[in-house]
Parts: sequence; C-alpha cells; structure tokens
Amino acid sequence: MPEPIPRGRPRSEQSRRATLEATRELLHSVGYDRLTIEGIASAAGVSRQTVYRWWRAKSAIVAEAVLDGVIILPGAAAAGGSIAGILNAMGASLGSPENAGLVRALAAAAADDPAASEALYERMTGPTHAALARSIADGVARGALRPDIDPEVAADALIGAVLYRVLTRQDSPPGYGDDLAATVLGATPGTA
Amino acid sequence: MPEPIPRGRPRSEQSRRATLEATRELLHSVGYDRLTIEGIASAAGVSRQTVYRWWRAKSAIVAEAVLDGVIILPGAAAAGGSIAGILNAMGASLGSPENAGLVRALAAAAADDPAASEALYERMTGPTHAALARSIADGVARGALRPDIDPEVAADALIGAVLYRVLTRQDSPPGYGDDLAATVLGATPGTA
Amino acid sequence: MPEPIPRGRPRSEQSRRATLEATRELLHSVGYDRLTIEGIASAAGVSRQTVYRWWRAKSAIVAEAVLDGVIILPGAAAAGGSIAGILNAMGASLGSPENAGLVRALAAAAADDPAASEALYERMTGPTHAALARSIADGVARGALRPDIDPEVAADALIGAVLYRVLTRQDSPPGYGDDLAATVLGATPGTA
Amino acid sequence: MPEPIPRGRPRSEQSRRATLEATRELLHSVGYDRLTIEGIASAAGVSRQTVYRWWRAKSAIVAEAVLDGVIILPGAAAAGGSIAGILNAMGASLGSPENAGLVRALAAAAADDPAASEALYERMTGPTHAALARSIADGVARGALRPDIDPEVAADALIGAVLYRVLTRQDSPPGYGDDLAATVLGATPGTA
DNA sequence: AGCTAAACGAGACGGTACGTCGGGTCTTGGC
DNA sequence: GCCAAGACCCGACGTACCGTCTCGTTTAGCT
Repeated sequence: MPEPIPRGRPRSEQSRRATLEATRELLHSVGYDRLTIEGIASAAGVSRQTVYRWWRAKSAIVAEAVLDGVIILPGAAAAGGSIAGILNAMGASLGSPENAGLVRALAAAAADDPAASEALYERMTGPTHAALARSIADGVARGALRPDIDPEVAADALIGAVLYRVLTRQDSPPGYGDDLAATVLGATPGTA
Repeated sequence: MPEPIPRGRPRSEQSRRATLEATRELLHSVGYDRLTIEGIASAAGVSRQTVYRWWRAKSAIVAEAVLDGVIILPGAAAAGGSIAGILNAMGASLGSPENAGLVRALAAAAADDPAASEALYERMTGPTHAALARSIADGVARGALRPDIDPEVAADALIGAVLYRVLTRQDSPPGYGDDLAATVLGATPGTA
Repeated sequence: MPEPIPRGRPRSEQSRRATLEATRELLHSVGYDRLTIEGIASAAGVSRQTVYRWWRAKSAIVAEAVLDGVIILPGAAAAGGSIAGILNAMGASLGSPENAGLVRALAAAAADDPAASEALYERMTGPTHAALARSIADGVARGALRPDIDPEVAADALIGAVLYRVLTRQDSPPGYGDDLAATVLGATPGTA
Repeated sequence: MPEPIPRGRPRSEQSRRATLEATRELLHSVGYDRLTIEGIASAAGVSRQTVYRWWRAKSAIVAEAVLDGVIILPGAAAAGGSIAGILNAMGASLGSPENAGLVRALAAAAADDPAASEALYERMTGPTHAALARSIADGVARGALRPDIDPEVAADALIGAVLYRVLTRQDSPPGYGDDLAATVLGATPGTA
C-alpha cells in the first residue's frame, strides 16, 4: 500500500479554497500579468508561506483553480446541447466584458506555463471541443452535414473563432454563434 | 503648424532599433511573462532611462516592435496568395516551436494591454484576416464557394483554428491547412 | 504536599540532554547570532515543539546548558589552585580559537538576556571570581600582597583583562597570566 | 590617479547618516540581537534596498556607526586626562543603564563579526587603552608607579574590569574608578 | 566657436514582490 | 501528558525590477 500514513496537522481545506477563490477574483479584476502571489495570499487571508508550500508559481494556482472547478466558463457545461447551443452559450457568456477579461487572463496563463495550458485544455476547452466534435461527427454520419467536414478540425475552427474574437477584443454580435455554425458547417442551427 | 521645431540632441534611431530587436529576442527566449524592461535595456546596450523615456510599459515596446515590423510572423506576408497558401504558411511557420512560443508571447501581450492588442491586430492578424476574407468573398461571388459562407466569419474561423492549436500547444500536422480549408470552406485547396 | 503527582508520559531526559549538547555544538560552530532553535532541534533529533515546551528562547537554552555543566570553561574548575594557576588555565584555554569563539558566543548570550547573563555569572565567572578574591584576600591578610588591594576589585581586573582580550580578538601570549598577576598584584606567581 | 570619476546620481549623505543614527537608536532600545535591517531602514526613513546597497550585514552598519563617531562612548574622549579621570568617566557613563545596554550591544556585535570587532577596537577601546597605557608608562618612568607594572597589561586590566562588570550587569559604585586604580596600580588618584 | 537644449549613460533612490528561513503556535496521531 | 510530525501565521531575510530622480556627458541646431 503506497498510501502514506498522514502525520502532523492536516492541511486546511479552507485555506486551499480561499486561495483558489481569491485567485479567480483577482484574475477577474486585475488580469494575469498583475496577479501576484502576495496579492492572492492577502486577499485569501492566508500567509504567503502557505501558498508557497502548496504551489510553485502563480500559474500553478490558476491551473488548480481551473481543474477544481473554481473557475468555470460556460461552453463545457453546455456539452450535452446542440452545436449552435454550445456556440451561443460560449458567445453569449464571453460577450460579457468580465468573462472576456477572464478568458484573456487564462490565455495569458496558458501562454506562460505548459502545465497551466494543459489544465485549461483538460477542463475547459477540451470537453467543449470533444462535445462539438462528437455532435459534428454524428451530423456527418446522419448525412445532415457535409461529408467533407473533419469533425476535429471543425471543432478547432468553431472554438478558435470565438477565442480569436475575444483575444482581439472584438465583440461578438448576438447571432454570431448561428453565423459561425452556418459558415463552418453549412448548416442552419435548426438542422444540426 | 503643430510640428515642433526639433531642438537639442536628436533621438538615437540606433537605440530605438536595438531596443525593439532586443525585445523580439527576449520574447523568443523567455516569453512575455519573464520579459523585463531591465533585461531589454541591458540586452540592447541602452540605459533603462532611455527605454522609459520612449515607452510607458513593456507591452508598449512589444506593440511598437510589431508595428515596426521588427517582429514578423508569416501569414500576413503571404496576403496576396491563395487561401490554402496563407493557411499553410501560417500553419507551417507556427508549427516551428520557436514561432509558436512567440505567438504565445504575443497573445499574452495582447491579453495584458488593449493597446498592444490593437497593434497586433492592425499589423499581424488584421491583414491576414482581410486577405482571407477578400479571397473568400471572391470565391463566393464566383460561385466557387458555398453561398452560405460569411467571409468575415470564415476568416475568424480559419485564423482562430490555428491560434487555438498554438495556445493549447497542439502541433498542427503538415496538411492541417488543407484540412482546415476543406472543412470550413468545403473546398479543396486547388479550387479556391 | 505541594509536590504534584506526575501524570502521563514523563519528560524525556534524553531529549533534554540532546538539546543542550546540540546547543553547545552549534554555539561552537556558528556562534550565538546564527544559533537557531530550528537548528538546535534538528541537530538534537528533537521536534521544535519539544524545545518550545521547555525553553522560552534560545538564550534560556544556553543558560541551562551552562548551569547544567554541559558547557564548561576552565578557570572555575581550577578554583582550588593558586592565582597564577587559575589565570594561566583561563588564558591557555581561552587562547585556543575554538574556546575563544565559545566565550564570545556566551558574551553575546549574556548581552542578549539578563537571565542568561545571570546563569553565566553563577556558574562560570562567579566561582572563578570568588576563588580569586578569596586567594587574594588571603594573600593580603598574610602580608604577601600589597595592603591597598581590594580583593573583589582585583578579581574584576584579572578576569576582565582576559575577557577584554578575547572580545577584541587579541591572542594572549603564553606567559600572559603571569604578567597579569605581576602587574595587578605586584606579585610573581610563585609568591602568591 | 586611481580616483574614479563619479557617475550617476551621487550617494545621499542624508540617507547614510539617517541609517547610522537609526542604528544607534535601535541599539539603545532593543539591543543587538533584536536589531534588524528592516527596522533600521524603516526607522531611518530609507528603503531596505538602499541599506543593502551600502552594507552587507547589520554588524557592518554598527561598525561604520562606530567608526564614524555616530556612536560615542566616553573614555576615549577623555584620553587626554589622568588615569583616574578616564576610569571615572568610563565608570560613570557606563553606570547609566542606557549606556550599559549600548556597551552590551556593542559587545554582541563584536562577538558576531570580526570586522565590527576591529572597528570597535580601533575607535572605542583602542584609544582609551593607548591613553591609559601611555599615562601608566609615564608614571612608571617617573617612579610614581610600581616598576613591575606592565603598562599594556595594566590597561587591559583597567578596561577589562569595567567591561566585566557591565557584561555581568553589576552596577559600579561611584568610587569604583578610584578603587580600581588603587588596586591595580597601587596608586591613589591624586598621585598619578 | 560658443550657446542652448534635449537625449544619453550611469547609477542612487523609495518601492513592491519575489522566494526562503526561522519563529512561535496549533493540531493531528502514536506512545 | 509527552513527543514527532507537520501545517499555520507572521516577520525578516537578501534579491530582482519597478519607475523616478539626479548627475555628468554628448550631440545636435542656432546664434
């Protein structure tokens, strides 16, 4: 049994949560570049040492916050829905300035650290990507979508388009999700 | 005449270039997060004060380096080519690890500062986007592409797909540009 | 009976000794300033908490180590001998660099904390001082020493001279004890 | 000329003085052990970095404060006076609790760092020692003092006696200087 | 040629955050 | 109730950069 007997004072789950939530809060308000471990600790009411005990860098805290579901972005949550449903959920929520800022912060975290990048992929874009690809593959199989569509690549394009607009700070108009689906898949929302 | 008569010692163009080039170099080697003004100045053989005299923040230096063409990414350069040509140029060059790193650094800069974001858009993705949209619109007008394609949105999707793969650190296989064009536009490279 | 019945696990004498001996060791090797409770505990193979349970500060540990005889300096031990004998024993042993370092460490401890100071006085310099004063008083009474000598003050001067040379890091030459006795008491070693 | 041309912003003499004076103040109030660079900087109204730029350790600051005359102890100042005059000046001033505390702090600094030790010797005890030795040698030569007195050793004994009483926290009674001179030199104050 | 004015290098300054060390306190489980 | 283990908050350490501020020096255009 490789399970080590726990010794000493157990780790405070409350401190862990407070740290992750403070990180989310600060990511919202100041972005990734101005996010500091000092600031996280003080906002969480936790000592700096405790933060350093459990995380090696600010990107690692962001990664865990994402993996833990403390930071949630819509899209993945709508994984069970239709293609246009997912896209509209993404577009709508990312349209709000605060969520757009959070996405940019997460992109910066991903750019900074491969581990954070992987965490983000695993928890946020990955599931959405998979859901989209599955729906598209299904549509292709049913003959409802063009046969020359590669579902994986199409999912890249759908997610990428939204990401591109957020990073370049272009608002996505209300019906953007529908337009995107129509353009990429050659499908009106209702048909897919 | 709002043009002020230049007095005193003129600004050193050499210092300006050295600063921008050192910035490009460091963006390559350490990324945006670990880029420091101190480091730029010392790598450029320029005093810190001179950097601060001309730029307000590191993101501003990055922005000017981009606007000035000191930092160049392929894609925009291939603006005159065919759709698949542009995509393959982007995909190929971004496939190389060093360029991918540079793209991630620029994405972080864009996430950090709206001004840098705008500069990047104006000089890097914007022209590519416009070229793609023009070519696509042309194809649609000629009847070579599906009529339900919105050229602007399609260009978002094409660029976004590549960006998405770079940010999530997924290598794009050799023929990815072709696949992408086929999937989004329903066109084989040769026909567009 | 004010003697409380001891309950629970008795205090570990081994931990106590190990702590005091580790303290002596570290006082030797790093001095008082760089002496840490953390270091003592780990060198003694004892938990930090156990140290804190029994001592309030590092100076208290030093004090107890002295009182307990774990730290011994010559001089007091030679209390039964002649004046010159005591002085030469002090001079000789303090002449060795390691003992001189220890004396400086103890002086720093004494400077830091009145309680440590008192412990040192009680166990180390006090007995030596008393022995010297007694011998001197005896010599004065016997007419072997000048009558205008105040034995207490003379003892201050003898001990102080050695201490002064150690603190200012001046080596005491071999015959320094004799010179000192001759100068202060007007006596050649043999006559006292 | 090995004189380097001064470049850049000149060092602030005010910051230097403020640092040294804050050090003296804190040495008085908290002693050497609880003296911190953080505390010095904040008491001096100077940034921590500025302190670190000029001094490598707290003992170095103490040393410079002594060498610079920011910390002054009587004795050396009375170097021109008679033997009993010097001793009484030392005794009287060291008798005051605050000065005694300062002496203990300086002793701890000397114990901590050879460089500080040397500075203290050069500026504080050294001159007093030399003055005493000179006066004593003079007395011996004039026949006013016993011929078997070694002036250097006698000076050790006189200074050492005072130092010993301060370190062991024994108050020196008013006439202690006279007693000391009489005991060590066999001389009443008036005769020397 | 001398004067004026701005850019330049050097480098000190007050700061903020870094990542680490140690100090004391506390909370577990085992003895 | 002692003890090892180890987490906790706190404060200081010494370092790296930040952005600002003098300095003396350099390099132009204008008298």
